[in-house]
Amino acid sequence: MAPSLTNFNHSGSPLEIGLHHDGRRLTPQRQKVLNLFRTIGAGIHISAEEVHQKLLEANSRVSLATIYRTLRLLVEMEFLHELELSEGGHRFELASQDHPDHHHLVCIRCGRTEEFESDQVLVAGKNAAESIGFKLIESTLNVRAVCPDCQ
Amino acid sequence: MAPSLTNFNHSGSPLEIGLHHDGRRLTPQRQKVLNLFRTIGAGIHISAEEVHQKLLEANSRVSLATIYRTLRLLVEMEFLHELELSEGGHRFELASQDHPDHHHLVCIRCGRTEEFESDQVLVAGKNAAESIGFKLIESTLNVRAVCPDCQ
DNA sequence: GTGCGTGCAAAATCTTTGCATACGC
DNA sequence: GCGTATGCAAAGATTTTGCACGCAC
Repeated sequence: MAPSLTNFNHSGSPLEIGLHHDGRRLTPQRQKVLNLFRTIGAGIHISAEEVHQKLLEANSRVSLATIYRTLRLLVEMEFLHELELSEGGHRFELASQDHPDHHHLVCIRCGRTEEFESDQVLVAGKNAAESIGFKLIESTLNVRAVCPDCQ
Repeated sequence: MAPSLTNFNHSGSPLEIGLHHDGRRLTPQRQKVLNLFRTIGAGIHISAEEVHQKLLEANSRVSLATIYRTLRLLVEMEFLHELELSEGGHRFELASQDHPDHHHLVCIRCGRTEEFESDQVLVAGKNAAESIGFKLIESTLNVRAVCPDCQ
């Protein structure tokens, strides 16, 4: 019988192709981590520890060491973005095709975070990059602001 | 005899005023840390450990614990910005008045970093903030790109 | 003098790594 | 079967914290 896998990363997926290109392997753990990010959607950022917890909740036990290794791999392959919002540690989020350049608006008092997109920002970043010969990959604007509740 | 202090943070400085406003104190350690950032200039980002080293080189011994505490304080007071460039740990840079909104262009291969400014980005961030009732403080655009040497 | 800030050292976190085993290719 | 990836546990790095003393106000 044919396998009934429904995950996103099967045969011919960008993940598989990218891995094989470098002699690497498509493992269940790598699929699970990337699928988790795809399930929670673009623009949500979680830490390595949170990835571990969420996989456990989904009955997928992946060691924390493997999660760290996988996160580094996926960032290197540009499937994920690594970012930092002042407190705590590193966070990761899906580098979605639908969401190539999105931005963060963070309230400096309560930490509330909103996401937005802006072609204007995209263009400005691209212009700046090209003016000194850089080739744009992506950009993220972090706006520090005060939200209505905290004003 | 009159004191011949030449540091930036003496009597009536923004640092002193900000501290006193909250019942906090202007200490030599806090002055040294902020002066270090002012000496190296805006747009240069260094880690807590680097702050420690540079102060030692300048014959100013400040404990690492105090540096961590002071960095958090200065970020909270908005004298410094905290940022992250994928590898390693947190970095800090001066939040200069001359340089209210400046941006980073980082080569994802060699790590080379360039700075730039853009009114276009400023306006876009401001618009986005105001559209949901946030009051803009400042914004930083991080552009991931590939520099000419690495292409 | 009062009480915040510092230094020290220990603790708590967070992240990486060595090694034997498991498994994708 | 070969060689990469995993899991575990220990090591390493980074950041925070408790406490006694010192100093800014």
